[in-house]
Amino acid sequence: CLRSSRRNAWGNQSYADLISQAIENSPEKRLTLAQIYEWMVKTVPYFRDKGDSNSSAGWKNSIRHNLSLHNKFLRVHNESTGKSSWWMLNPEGGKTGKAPRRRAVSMDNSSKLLKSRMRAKQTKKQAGAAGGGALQGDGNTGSAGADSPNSSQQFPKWGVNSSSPSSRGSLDDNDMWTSFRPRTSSNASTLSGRLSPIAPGQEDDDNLPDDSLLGRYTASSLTPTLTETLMEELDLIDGLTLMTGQQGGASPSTAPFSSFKPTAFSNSLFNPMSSPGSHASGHYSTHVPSSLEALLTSDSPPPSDVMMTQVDPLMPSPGGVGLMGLGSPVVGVRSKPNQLLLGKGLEPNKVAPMDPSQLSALKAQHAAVPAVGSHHGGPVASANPSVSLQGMSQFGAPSCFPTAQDRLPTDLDIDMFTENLDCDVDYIINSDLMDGDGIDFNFDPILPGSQSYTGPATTQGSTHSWVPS
DNA sequence: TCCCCTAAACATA
DNA sequence: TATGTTTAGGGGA
Repeated sequence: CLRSSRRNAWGNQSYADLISQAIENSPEKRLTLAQIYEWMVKTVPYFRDKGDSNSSAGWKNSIRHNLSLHNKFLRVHNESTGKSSWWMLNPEGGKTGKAPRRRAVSMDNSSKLLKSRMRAKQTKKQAGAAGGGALQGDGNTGSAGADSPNSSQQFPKWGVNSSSPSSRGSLDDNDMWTSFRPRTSSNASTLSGRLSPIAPGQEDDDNLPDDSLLGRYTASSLTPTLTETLMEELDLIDGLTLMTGQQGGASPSTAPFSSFKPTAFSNSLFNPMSSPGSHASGHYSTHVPSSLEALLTSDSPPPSDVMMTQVDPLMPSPGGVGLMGLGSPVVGVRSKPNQLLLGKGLEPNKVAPMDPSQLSALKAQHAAVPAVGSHHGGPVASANPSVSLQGMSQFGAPSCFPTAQDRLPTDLDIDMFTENLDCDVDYIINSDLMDGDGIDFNFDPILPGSQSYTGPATTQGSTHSWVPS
């Protein structure tokens, strides 16, 4: 529309559009602030001669402002680099700067809520003291921003493209997605040393990035489902060290994470390992969106889901841990449990494999139950939250609780899990979990209601069941 | 009224 | 100092 007349000195694109474009154009779909500046200077004629500190203060300030302001931008902690965070596009589509960034709800309310929250957080921070905002991002930076992963690729939805003259209108749809801002999550990275979706060191590696992204997105997609409440809760639960540990096993880098905050989400999201479809396809770009939406529309997995995603189906022990971790947060378990889990999770191999017969039985049942969430076959399926559930079930089922078997979800490759997880669970439950407050969650693999599990199969079932809400 | 730009105060690392 | 987050004010549609 306005194309003919420029809204801004550099054209009709808003800062948000330019930033989106910069990120999209980056190989990894993520850039640091400095890289964004650089892109601007190199790419946008107007800024070409404004790279110097003197003349750049204003527009750089605007860039930062836009990054923080818009949900469409996710901040991912970039520890590895030791520098500033990675900024990515929110797959979920945050909108471009619209006011209503987050919730579709009435703007007024939503905005107010947001602000109120923000303030609340701040207050806490301040109150807490100088130390810093505990609530927000990891303690680190606060804002959680990043939480989510983002890969730009998906945006097709939101049209992040700068091309659109004004991004304004469109995108609103995504409200759901954006509902929670990654912000908090930004620290997700905290998980491992490397938060960035892409391993810092590896940035070059194409592999991780993409997959990770996918995983993230996926996760993110899931997260949206979380109610704000959950989100908030999560935020509150700073201390949790979720566990991401899971991955740790998988990827060395990720393994330990000392602090993780609300970011838990982000972490999971970003975590390469988590990618659901993991690699199944070179690009998730297409997949993700659809799948995510589908997921969302159909059910939204609770935060737990996200957590779930972290678990790598392939990774036996980690998965178990991951599950535990998930449960804890939701439940309210504090960090402690998680940690414990982590430690214990490490020894997967010990577990005795399930009997073939049992497995077959499980599968049969599984088959009977419609798989909700899982689209893909084996591993991938496991990747889903559902997996986690399964994992849970597995835990219980196998050696510990024979009956549990019946309830196990089908999708998963139970085989994998069962083999690895059996004992651990038991062990964990008995020893560790008991410690946790939240342990209450229904962890019981054996829920009486046979169906309880069915759903599970998909993530949600499980999540819901134990997610406290 | 909404969206965006700009400026600036603050906070944090 | 760089990076982030918020808030506030102004202009255009």
